[in-house]
Amino acid sequence: MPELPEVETIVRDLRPLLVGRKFVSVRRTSSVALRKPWDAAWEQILPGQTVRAIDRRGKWIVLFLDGESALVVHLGMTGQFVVVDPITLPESHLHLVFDLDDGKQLRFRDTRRFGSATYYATEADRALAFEETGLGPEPFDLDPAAWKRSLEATKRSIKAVLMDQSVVAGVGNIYADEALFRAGMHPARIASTLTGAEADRVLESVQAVLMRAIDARGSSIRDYVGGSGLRGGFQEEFSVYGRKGEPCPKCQTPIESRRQNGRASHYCPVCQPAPPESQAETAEDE
DNA sequence: ACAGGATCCTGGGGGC
DNA sequence: TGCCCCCAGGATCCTG
Repeated sequence: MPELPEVETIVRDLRPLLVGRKFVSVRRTSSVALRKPWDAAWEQILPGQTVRAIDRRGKWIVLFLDGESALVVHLGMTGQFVVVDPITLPESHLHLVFDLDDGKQLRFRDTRRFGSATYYATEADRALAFEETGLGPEPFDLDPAAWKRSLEATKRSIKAVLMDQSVVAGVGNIYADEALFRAGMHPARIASTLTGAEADRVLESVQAVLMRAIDARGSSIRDYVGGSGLRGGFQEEFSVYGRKGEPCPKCQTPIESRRQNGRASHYCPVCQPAPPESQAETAEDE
């Protein structure tokens, strides 16, 4: 669920609620495994530590704690990371509860358990973890020349490259589709066939779509809520994502959907003309 | 070497 | 109403 705009919204929501707060107690409230193992020792290490800052890196949330230590959270598809009043009844699939020194409670909830929370004692450990996962530059910092080099170097589709976290961090299925629509670029175009102008246009579109989505507090399709429990609003502005069969906002042609790399790609067949290399195939979902 | 598929999970929706 | 199949915002491992 959460891509860059959702994670950014959560971080902005949590910042005034968490910075300066101290963990009073920390406990697991489920016994099922998360994507990365939770170490019970952290329940002794975290209490007493203060949240010094909170930031986002790609789709990762980083709580900077005492010294060099940090708690790094990924929300997977269905994760929620929310500050609530402790009297709020425990939700289903609640995995972690952090009691704060102001009487509030930080909760990590994740239905499908593709998310994780990991404690790193040193900055080097944390940096290594990001390095090992192959975390690339933020989309707003991405050098256009480096972006073009990434496109030239691969036979993958532009959609696959956009969603590759090592090329650009934070873009997922929704915003890849929305950005490609804005750029007038078919998702199956082979990245290395893009002209310089097309590469620029795609990067600019990614940045514009992400910024607009952040302004709208992200997209709530099902599970996503911000750090204070509020839903996002960008789902009301989708041009193509989840709109198969509905009219293209520019030309009224019905939006199409096709499976690509195991994910659905939504696009307008007129505004995003099919590349020659895929015109031969007829692999469209009806 | 690299690209794409399978896999990890649960719940909701559509079809029958 | 109920069951079964498919689908979902992600990342990683395995295979060809």
